[in-house]
Amino acid sequence: MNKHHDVCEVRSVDKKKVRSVMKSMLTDHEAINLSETFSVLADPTRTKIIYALSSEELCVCDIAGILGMSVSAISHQLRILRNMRIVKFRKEAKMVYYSLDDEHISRLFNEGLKHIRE
Amino acid sequence: MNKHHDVCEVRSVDKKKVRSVMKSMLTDHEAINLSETFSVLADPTRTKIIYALSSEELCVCDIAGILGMSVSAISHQLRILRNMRIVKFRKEAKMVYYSLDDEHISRLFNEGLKHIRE
DNA sequence: ATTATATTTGAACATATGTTCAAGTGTTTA
DNA sequence: TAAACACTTGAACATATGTTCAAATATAAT
Repeated sequence: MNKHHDVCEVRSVDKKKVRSVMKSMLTDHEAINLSETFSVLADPTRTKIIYALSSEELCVCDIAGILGMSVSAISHQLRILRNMRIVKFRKEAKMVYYSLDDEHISRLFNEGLKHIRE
Repeated sequence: MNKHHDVCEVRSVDKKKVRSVMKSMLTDHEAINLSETFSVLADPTRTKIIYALSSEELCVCDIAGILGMSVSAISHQLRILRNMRIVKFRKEAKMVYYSLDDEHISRLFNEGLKHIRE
């Protein structure tokens, strides 16, 4: 049995169109990269964290206080943002202070914010 | 037992900062709205569909052909894009032709594309 | 040294998401 | 009318995601 059962049966209706669109189509790599970028902003906790950090450098504890969520939950999300280089951090004694590190994402974020507020 | 076990124990380190950030914080509604907007673009199949439709109006069958995926999978994704008013459609005989319907999302999409290609 | 504080981490859990498969609708062609 | 075609839909399935809880790490204060 062919795994691509359906796929192989698909016949194009307009072969010219299909070929021309296929030529400029995003590569898998680009599409995955792009969607991963948007995924960072696709969670309300993370959008709130990014919004909070856009005005102030903050420690984990204060972010948790501001969002009304557990320190652990915030720390898990910060790890994601750290791995994606969206935020950077600075250690001072026991505390860890986070701030934004990616102006591209900030721009995307603000475009999105504009969109929902219009 | 308090459900918000952790939350209530959080004490702010810098109360002034915390209050000032909280005052301008996104509402839950805004944060959810914003993250849902980004969620639309947070899947590689949908970014490919949007990219394809940015150059041509296409029928379901041809989108499936271009992406090398089943018609059913594409149709499910088109429903999501339809519900979010990202795409519109036009029926012609048996065929259904889809095209983009939201310039805001297109702008976001292009900002993201710029980002990953820089 | 012991205790308290700030944060991180891993496992468990529930929920959300995307694709497949099979069956359905509606339109056209034979 | 029957068969073919283009598409949609619902259920099942596997995978991904976000939060909680408990435990671990690391630094500071007593």
